[in-house]
Amino acid sequence: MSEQKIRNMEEFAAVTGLSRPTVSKYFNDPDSVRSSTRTRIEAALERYDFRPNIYAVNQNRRLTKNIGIVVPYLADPVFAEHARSLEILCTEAGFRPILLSSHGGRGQERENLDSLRSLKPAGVLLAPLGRSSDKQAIERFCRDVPTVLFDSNIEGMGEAFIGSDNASFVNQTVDYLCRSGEPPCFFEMRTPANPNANKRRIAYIDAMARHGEEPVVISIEGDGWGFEEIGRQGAHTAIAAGDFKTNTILCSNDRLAIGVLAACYERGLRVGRGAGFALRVASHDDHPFSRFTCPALTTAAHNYASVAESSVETLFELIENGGHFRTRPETLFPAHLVVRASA
Amino acid sequence: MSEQKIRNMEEFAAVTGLSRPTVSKYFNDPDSVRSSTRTRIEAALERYDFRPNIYAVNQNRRLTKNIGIVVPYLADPVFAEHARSLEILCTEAGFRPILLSSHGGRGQERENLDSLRSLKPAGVLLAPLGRSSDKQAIERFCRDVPTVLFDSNIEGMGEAFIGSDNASFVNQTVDYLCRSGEPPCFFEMRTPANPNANKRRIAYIDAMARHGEEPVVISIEGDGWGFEEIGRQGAHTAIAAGDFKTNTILCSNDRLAIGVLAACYERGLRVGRGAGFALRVASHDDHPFSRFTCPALTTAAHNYASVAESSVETLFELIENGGHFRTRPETLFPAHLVVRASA
DNA sequence: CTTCAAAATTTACGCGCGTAAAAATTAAGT
DNA sequence: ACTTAATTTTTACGCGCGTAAATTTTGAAG
Repeated sequence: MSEQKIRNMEEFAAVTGLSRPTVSKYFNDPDSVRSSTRTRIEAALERYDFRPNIYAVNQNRRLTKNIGIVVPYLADPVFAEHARSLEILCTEAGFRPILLSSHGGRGQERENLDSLRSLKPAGVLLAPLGRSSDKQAIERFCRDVPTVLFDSNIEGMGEAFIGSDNASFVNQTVDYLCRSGEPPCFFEMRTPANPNANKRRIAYIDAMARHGEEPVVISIEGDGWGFEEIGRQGAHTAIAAGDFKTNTILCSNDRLAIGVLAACYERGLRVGRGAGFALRVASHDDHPFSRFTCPALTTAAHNYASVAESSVETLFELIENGGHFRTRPETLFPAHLVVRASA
Repeated sequence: MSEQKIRNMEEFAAVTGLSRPTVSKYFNDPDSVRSSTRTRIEAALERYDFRPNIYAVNQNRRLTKNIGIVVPYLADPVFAEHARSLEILCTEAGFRPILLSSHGGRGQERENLDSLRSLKPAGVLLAPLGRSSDKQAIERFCRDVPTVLFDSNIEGMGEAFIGSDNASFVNQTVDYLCRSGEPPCFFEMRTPANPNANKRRIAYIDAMARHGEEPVVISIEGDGWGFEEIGRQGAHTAIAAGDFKTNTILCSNDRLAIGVLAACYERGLRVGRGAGFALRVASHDDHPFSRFTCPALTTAAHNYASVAESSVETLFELIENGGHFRTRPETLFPAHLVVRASA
């Protein structure tokens, strides 16, 4: 395999019989050198497996081939899923994804942005924390680095936003629930971390109005990212207090719903549709685990693939465009309803 | 705040009235300069918020302050949890964690290692895929980069291993199940990705022997990382075939158990202990969601915090030690049993 | 006020590569 | 074969910083 250790591009160029800058050109764009040259370089690569020093390369490029991916909480499977799709798409396009989680914390999000800034990324895909984001810090960051927001929108920040159409999510679940049984009560956190939650509440109220039904919103207390536990405790309280005016609960998101299902189970309330069931529970997001809850969760599914593809494509356009768009496009993908056993 | 743009350390040194190398020393170790000097630099930092160019810094350091963290599958909440703890500990110690997921694929794991190698990290925390890892690639990597393996052990690779004591996990669940009801059947994948699974089966057989019970191992088919679905289908098949000789199922890991619970629910089998329940289901790992399954899962919990702390500490020792240990320490943490409603 | 070793600072050089400008090569058309 | 423009390769310089070696400063003891 390797005959001797190649220490740098100079030495590598020597064994190819070419000059270093020619080899450098090859690494920046293999098609920019004559095909005979390319062949010689690639033959040498087989024998010596040399790779240019990343740090030296990036020091001299104004922009690197790095793409930052920032998610608010990586231990949330929804974001793990997003991150996975985005990473793969970036890699396929020849970029190096750099995945950072804000771990639910404002300080960490700021640090992630600072850290990214000094990495001179070609672009950044940012899913902000939302309510607890440091808006000023994000705004400053977006001025310096081409940034596309995804998942949760903050008005005016970044050059574009790609996310899910919350109204579509809620309309589909509300419509389905209304036509298949009692109208739903809406179950949410009072101070949600994520701005999507507010849009979902509003969409719920609208949708109920369209159906001529009285909206019932149960807003529970709770902080942080332990949504399942928050949902569980909130459900216990709400059920005990008789807050649910109908037999149908529509949760703001699946993680809350998972907590609600746990609470129902603990109280001996059977969840499902039809005779013999005490409650129906539905939700939004199609969390990877929602297929396996007991009962399996009826939910409105993100089009994960489309959000990821569109985010990445938009970012590439943005990069080619020099980092700025004339207008700030907002692309929203509709949900598709996944009817399972819970409602 | 900032008066003018500082472009490099030279300019920053100028505004402090010091020479660049002195400032450089400060950034490498603030305590290595006189306190009056330190004060001047820090005062200037307030005004100009300058940060050394990462690429130039790392080009000239033989080793960087980067620490690679490689997990086999980040969308698995168990690894997301591990990654989160490790990242935080690395950051606290002044290192820059670089998180990479192998997405369950041999090729991606290899690429991650290649990519890390060229980042010249001070050290790497590697949780290998296991069975499908490219052993040779890992071995070569470990020769070049100080590496500590965690979670799943590959004999002889890396300078140390930190993980969980599978025997302790299984002993505790088997002991508990045997003394509280019928002895458990063991439910696993026939070709598990992870070497821990094999150790758990062996430990199960040993434990059953100690209790004077006949072991029953149900090994189901399935490939990839969709354990819940594999467990669900496998459970349906096994239940239909009457493979479970007792009313108690011990799953190799929680994700399989989640699938088993789903299958039981779909078949109308009530899971739990005591009268009126058809089956008991227990498992291992204390998956972040196992608290919220219906019923909540009885399981043996990883000591996530200790594994993370020990991994990081071991890696730091390794780094200080110049990248090699005389012997290859293997540190195993015992489980603690978490009894919930499922068994 | 000296002396002198220790600590801090500066000088000087090199790291590995990108890239503009200069030089050489190539290929097409006479 | 000869000119010429397009393409490819080479020359030459700079990026921002680490760091060894040389120099200066510091501060305590005499």
